[in-house]
Amino acid sequence: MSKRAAYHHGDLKAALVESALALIAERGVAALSVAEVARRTEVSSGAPYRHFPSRQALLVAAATTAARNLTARFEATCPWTGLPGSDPVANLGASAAVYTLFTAEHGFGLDLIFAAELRGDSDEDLLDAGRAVMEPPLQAALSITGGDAKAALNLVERAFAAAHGYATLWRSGLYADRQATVDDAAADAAATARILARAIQNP
Amino acid sequence: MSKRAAYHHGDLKAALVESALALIAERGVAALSVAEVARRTEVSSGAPYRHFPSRQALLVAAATTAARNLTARFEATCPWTGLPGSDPVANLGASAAVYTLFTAEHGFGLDLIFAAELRGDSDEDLLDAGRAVMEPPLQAALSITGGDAKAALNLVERAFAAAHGYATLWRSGLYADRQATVDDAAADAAATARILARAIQNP
DNA sequence: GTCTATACTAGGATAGAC
DNA sequence: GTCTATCCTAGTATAGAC
Repeated sequence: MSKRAAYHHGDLKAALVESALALIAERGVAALSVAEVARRTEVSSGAPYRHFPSRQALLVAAATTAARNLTARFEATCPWTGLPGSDPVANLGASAAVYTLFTAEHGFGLDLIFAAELRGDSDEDLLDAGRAVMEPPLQAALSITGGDAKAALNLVERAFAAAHGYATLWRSGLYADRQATVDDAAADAAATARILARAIQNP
Repeated sequence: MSKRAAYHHGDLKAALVESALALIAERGVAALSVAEVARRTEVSSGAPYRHFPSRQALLVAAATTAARNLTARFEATCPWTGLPGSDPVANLGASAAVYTLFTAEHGFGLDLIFAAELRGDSDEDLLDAGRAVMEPPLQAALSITGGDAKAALNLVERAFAAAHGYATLWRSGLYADRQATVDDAAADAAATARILARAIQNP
């Protein structure tokens, strides 16, 4: 029996999201096409529309899944922030490294998760995932600023702007001359985050 | 006489590049299309191909023009780096702010100017423009590191990764909740650059 | 040097068969 | 719930008229 005839998905919807994430990782958000996703999932070009009404809806689903993965990675990275003996500066640095790796590999990060165009649909799942995602690094930042919420938000913004920049510039090939790997970019992002954190502690 | 019949460009090529930059600024690099550029320049869809053999060539020309503009803006921002009495930390901060403004407004920055896909064509103009663009901030960084070239490159990378991140995250609408303007993002980028510079001076 | 016209490709989305 | 077939839109690029 042929490949396609054999294809009985228990969960085509999830498989489509996986293919979409892989396609975005390879070619970027702009290159996401429902037709190509269908091809990679080995279903017909019309099949995805039974699960997603539009390309946009598929993109929202992919961003939501990715946001949840990112949250999980953050939680795994700094699970003990706030407990005595933990090092919040190290945790924030580790979060920045995680974010750079995530964004460089996925081809998107907070830019898509919080993109106005996607959130405008009042998509509750993505809104919830977006709300949750920055909690772990914010907790680390709050430890660093001694509970000052405004300063903590500022620190997180700084650290993650830098981490986002490293990821996107690495992805564009800017550091390719130096044969820098994505891990080098992540290490640089972590070092930058630690410098920024220490500057807040000792103004 | 009709609009189009009246259109006699002294320099259609330059006008096409201008339209391309405006289109990218509005809708992003991915949305650049020769057809739309022709429409905006009020020429036929075939006309651009007399000046650019492909969409890619038009993109290279736009990136080259933008790179030269950015260099000029850098030079205007910190013209006195190295002279006695100048403040290289302030100059680096100002460069970061300029870069954030430039990138947020144009929809691209170093990512496109140094993009491997565009430079692969051995396009000499773009290569030259790319080589020149980072010179002013590098001079400021060299003043800060006391002539240590490696540390200066590192500092510039850090400062501009952060500036790039602020620009792209601002462009994605991430800070829209807070009603932050692009000038706020640029000010944040400058502050971050100054913190990173001071951390190098007092390790 | 620009215009019109056209060949070709690709994707978004829908309808109806099974 | 998936497939096939189709419509429509949009873009890249070329050819030949003027």
